[in-house]
Amino acid sequence: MIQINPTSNQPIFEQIVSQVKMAVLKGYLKEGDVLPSVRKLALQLSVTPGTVAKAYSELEHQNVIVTIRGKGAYIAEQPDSKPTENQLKKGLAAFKGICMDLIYMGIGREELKKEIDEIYDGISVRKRDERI
Amino acid sequence: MIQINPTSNQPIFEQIVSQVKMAVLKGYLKEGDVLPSVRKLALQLSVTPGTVAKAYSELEHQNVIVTIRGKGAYIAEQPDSKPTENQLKKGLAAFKGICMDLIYMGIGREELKKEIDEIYDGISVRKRDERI
Amino acid sequence: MIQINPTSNQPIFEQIVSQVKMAVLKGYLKEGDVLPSVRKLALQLSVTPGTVAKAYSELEHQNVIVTIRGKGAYIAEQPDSKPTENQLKKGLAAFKGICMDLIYMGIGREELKKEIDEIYDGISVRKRDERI
Amino acid sequence: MIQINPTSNQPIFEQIVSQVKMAVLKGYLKEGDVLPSVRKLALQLSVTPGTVAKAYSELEHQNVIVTIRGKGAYIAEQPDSKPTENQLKKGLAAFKGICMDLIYMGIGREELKKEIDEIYDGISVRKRDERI
DNA sequence: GTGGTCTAGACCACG
DNA sequence: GTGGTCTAGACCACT
Repeated sequence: MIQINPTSNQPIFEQIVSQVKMAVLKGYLKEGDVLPSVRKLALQLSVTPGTVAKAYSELEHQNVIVTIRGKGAYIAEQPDSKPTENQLKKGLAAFKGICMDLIYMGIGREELKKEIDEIYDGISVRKRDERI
Repeated sequence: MIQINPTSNQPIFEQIVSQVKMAVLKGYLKEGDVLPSVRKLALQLSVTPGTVAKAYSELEHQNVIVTIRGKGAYIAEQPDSKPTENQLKKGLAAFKGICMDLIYMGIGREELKKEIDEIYDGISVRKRDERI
Repeated sequence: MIQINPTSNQPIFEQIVSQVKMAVLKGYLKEGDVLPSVRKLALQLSVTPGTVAKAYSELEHQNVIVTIRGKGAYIAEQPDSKPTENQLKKGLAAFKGICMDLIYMGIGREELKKEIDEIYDGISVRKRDERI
Repeated sequence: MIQINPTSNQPIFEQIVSQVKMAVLKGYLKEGDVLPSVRKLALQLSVTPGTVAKAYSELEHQNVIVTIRGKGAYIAEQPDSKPTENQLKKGLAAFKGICMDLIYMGIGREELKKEIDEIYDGISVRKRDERI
């Protein structure tokens, strides 16, 4: 299910992290579901096990999964996420940055909003859709 | 009035690139305006000239500025940029990625759109706002 | 088999860029082939790694190679390149300039054309030979 | 008559050199014709006198003009040019390089030859057109 | 191991 | 004065 692009400037382990989180958001993975083993996923993606391990470690750090020694990695109970003030700030800064770049390339306001709609429409979540 | 954050994970030279592009978009810098010299900006930001030079070089690659040996760097005539298919694809992929992350942190659809509006409203440029 | 001439007025990093592009045109390097690592090539050419890195970076800008962090640099899929209007104009201007110089030295029209034939005949690529 | 492009990567003084040589080749300037004074040309081109002086110095070095102290610069008697073996080699190398670049951009063999024809057709010279 | 970034210097060509 | 190139190192993140 997971697909990576080794030529992206985004690190591979981050791509894995993103895709797992996306799968959760889209409802493909639910609490308690088991992830493929590090070795299996590494083989499947043609990357070294270390890379996958790093991704899983990061996912555990972000409370997306829990790993149980000798058993595997499972989707964790999804907390009503409490983004660190800091994380959110960094995230928004990055968001603004990439937006600026896209605008500089000539992308229009509505075009950008359409992208956002598409992303949200692909999500099945019980994540609060509004927060204001 | 460029400011950098040396502790950011974003490379310094990219921060400079972003800020110059932003300044152009916001109308603070117009065609023909001269940028501070490599050495002066380096001193001001407390980085080595090489770092600033790299940023300027990247800006020239992106047709944001033109540099004239022995004279300085100037804001270029802004072409009605024709982003490479490739660049645009990468840009949108990055956009989706960061959006996913923000959504995972709990950011709402309207909140994200509001951010976009704010960004666009801060821009003074006759960049085409619509393109569909 | 890259060779540089440190006494040339052409920058070293540009010599590397040219030679890699030439190798691709001649078919010595094909899509997916791996380039020597920055450090190895630097050692081999007796230059600093930074110089080679700059060359590779430029090659990536020109879509000749793709670099994968932590892995290496590979010959990219060669797009049926669509040179920027700008690039092409600059290129042709440079071409005219050097031609003028050669003519001033006494080179004949047919001699110049013979050179071009020789260059093209040394190329193995399915680059479109005609375009008018 | 002379026009320069300050944003070119070709140094301005070289542009002047090239254009004077071109004017000679095209017959616009003949043996004995006087060139504008350094100051006058500098003013006309909006460059510093030093730049023009450097160009004239280079032109004298190449036996294109002779400068007479207190009188001015004149087109020299055009010798049946004896290009240094070295100069010619460098020139041809540069030629090949720029050709490679153009080919890499997708320029066709005939297109290139057409360019050469156009250049030669613009020339009025009694320079030997063949030399083989 | 890989490439990417950065420092602290140097020298050069250009204007 | 300007930018461009290069050296000789260092540290970092990624695979």
